[in-house]
Amino acid sequence: MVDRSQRATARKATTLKQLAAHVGVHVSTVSRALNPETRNLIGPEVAKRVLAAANELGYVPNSMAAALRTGQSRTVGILIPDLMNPVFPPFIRGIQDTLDGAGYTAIIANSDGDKDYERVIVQKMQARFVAGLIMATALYRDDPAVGECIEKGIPVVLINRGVDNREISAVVSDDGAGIAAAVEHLVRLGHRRIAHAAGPPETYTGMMRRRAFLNAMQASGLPADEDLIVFASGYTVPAGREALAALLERGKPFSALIAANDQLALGALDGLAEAGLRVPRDVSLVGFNDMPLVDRIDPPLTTLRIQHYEMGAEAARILLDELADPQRDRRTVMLEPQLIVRGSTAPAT
Amino acid sequence: MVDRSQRATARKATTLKQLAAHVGVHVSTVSRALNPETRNLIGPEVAKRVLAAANELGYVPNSMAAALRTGQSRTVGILIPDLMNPVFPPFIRGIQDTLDGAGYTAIIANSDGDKDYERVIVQKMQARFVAGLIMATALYRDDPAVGECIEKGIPVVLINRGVDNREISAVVSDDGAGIAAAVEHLVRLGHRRIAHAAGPPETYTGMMRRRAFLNAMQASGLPADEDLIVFASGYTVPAGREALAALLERGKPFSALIAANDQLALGALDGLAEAGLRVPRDVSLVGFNDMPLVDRIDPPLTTLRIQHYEMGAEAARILLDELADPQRDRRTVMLEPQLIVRGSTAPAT
DNA sequence: AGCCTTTTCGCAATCGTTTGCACGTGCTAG
DNA sequence: CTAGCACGTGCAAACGATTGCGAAAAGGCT
Repeated sequence: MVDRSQRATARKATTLKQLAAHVGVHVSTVSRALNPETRNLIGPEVAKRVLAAANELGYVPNSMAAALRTGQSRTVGILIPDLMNPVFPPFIRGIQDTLDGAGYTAIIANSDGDKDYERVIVQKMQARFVAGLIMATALYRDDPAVGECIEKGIPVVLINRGVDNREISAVVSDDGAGIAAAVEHLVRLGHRRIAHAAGPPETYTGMMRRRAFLNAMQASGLPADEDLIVFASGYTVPAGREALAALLERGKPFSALIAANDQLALGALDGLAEAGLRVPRDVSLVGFNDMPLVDRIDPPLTTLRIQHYEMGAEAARILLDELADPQRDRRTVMLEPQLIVRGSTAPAT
Repeated sequence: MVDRSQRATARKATTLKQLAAHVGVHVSTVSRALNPETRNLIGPEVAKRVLAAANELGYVPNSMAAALRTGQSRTVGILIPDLMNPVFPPFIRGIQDTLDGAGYTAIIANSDGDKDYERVIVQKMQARFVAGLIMATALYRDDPAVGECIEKGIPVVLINRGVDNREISAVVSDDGAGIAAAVEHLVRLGHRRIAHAAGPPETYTGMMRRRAFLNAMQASGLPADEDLIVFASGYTVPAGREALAALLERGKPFSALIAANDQLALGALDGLAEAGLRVPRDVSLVGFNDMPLVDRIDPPLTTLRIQHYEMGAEAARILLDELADPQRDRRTVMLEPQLIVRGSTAPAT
């Protein structure tokens, strides 16, 4: 038999008042003694007694009360499309670890790509007093959620996506350099007819990488044929398969394909197999993101590795900076992706 | 030039008081009108006016204040070892989606397997007024964090791990049935000398699956040779490689290996390759978890799929139930894993 | 010794909500 | 016709921490 009465009464949680009574001073004194910023206002001997008592009684401050009083919850919100997409956990760890060091806590919300729901989330976040927001949602322009934040004056840092105006900080990876490296790699292998499976046109990465592809092709003196670019309907494996089918449908020959994303690359891989084309013998394939385990699939995927964790950490640092000084200039930092050459790319035949 | 003064002043956030002034009634009336539970105490016409005004002014309640007053934050904490381990995101999504429906929010913390830090996390959670905790950390017994929770009367639900006593609810997958299915599958393929790469002995899953392995072998009338069981030092790929090396060191022949985890299986795959053994020709291999992309590696991994998302959802449901009625009996629910047969298992030669 | 500065601490208001209680209507029933 | 009841609303006290202000004590200076 479990002792339920005890279980029910166990809820204690020492408060400032109790601590004050225990030490024999006023609550305000205890409060100041506990806060390193204000501790110098208190006599060293009293401060020591307070600290000791706090430690003894296992005092943990009630952050709700503090947040209510100060209007600062030491909480930031993270908004992503879907936690189960393996791209996001490293972002989040980077953010969390950095935030932790500054005494902040993150709350994470998934939007599943639903624009309207994103706004709802922002409101919920606001109700929870978030000091700021880090958004890794994919939309490019016309994003109501960021509009809501700007309007309400909530600091926002974008991650893995930019935005039109310069009112918002962002940390992105250098898609231009990444795609250029991929194109260069393929060109060096002798490929000339290179296709691109682009991400959805309404996404930031979709547009950026497509533009980067066109630029890189041009820089290499290759024809940047629009017919060799297909837009995927989403960043998923099935979308990649469909995109490849559409590409084949056009009848334009190509010996290499750069996908805007590893998932698209995997879908393309399936589509190529269905069409009787082997990778890399018939078509070389390069992805983007270096997801876990793509180094162990058959064939191992050549791809662009993004510094996911570091991007998250940087985004958090920027947000903390802007929280400390709201006047600070907004900035966009770019991190270099790295081309990881594996078995899915080979010399053109 | 950005208008910084506006940015600074934009922080408005309508409060109950402002709403009350706008409608011309007392704050308490507004509060009651807004709460569906108490709305019937208010005249229907007034209630309608309040609702309209709330909508118009975009009122969102300050959850900090509400939490402070009621002592209920509608927040639950999730404690996991590491978000970047692909096992956990589905758990978390399951939890979040279920919690969302009940108006709860989750805050996630990573312990990185550090026992002491886990306690710190529990304290931080407590300071944030969490109504309960869901813990997916791996430890079996002697876990200080759950002790802390029981002591403080914080409701806890364990996920993917059990605990000695019956004071805590848990949702786990049926390791016994899962391992039995794997053994049966291998036996049917003609294997008789089956080895097991067990998880660390201090983990719940490590112990359970090892015991399940012994039981299943016995049930199949096969020798359950302790020499064919190696403990890995962690649930990682390198640990799997080392475990396999240790197993080979013993010199006992085996034609099949069941790993306690997909990561261990991948490490074992590496180790086997190094030793010049091919999978599945020389050794059949089965993993546990069905991580993303293990269906696309070479060879595709036969593994046990556990219902990650559903387990998370169930854990959240249980916690919500216990929050609603603390007297409710604790329970342990078991979900069936499913054997997914792929290319890494083949008939014994 | 008297005055002024500094240090150390207490007082009390405040953040925005919730909720037990009391007060005032209008109504029904006896 | 009035006692009594239900209903709708206002009043005010919490919840626990922070902080400007003022007061007392301590110390330094001429």
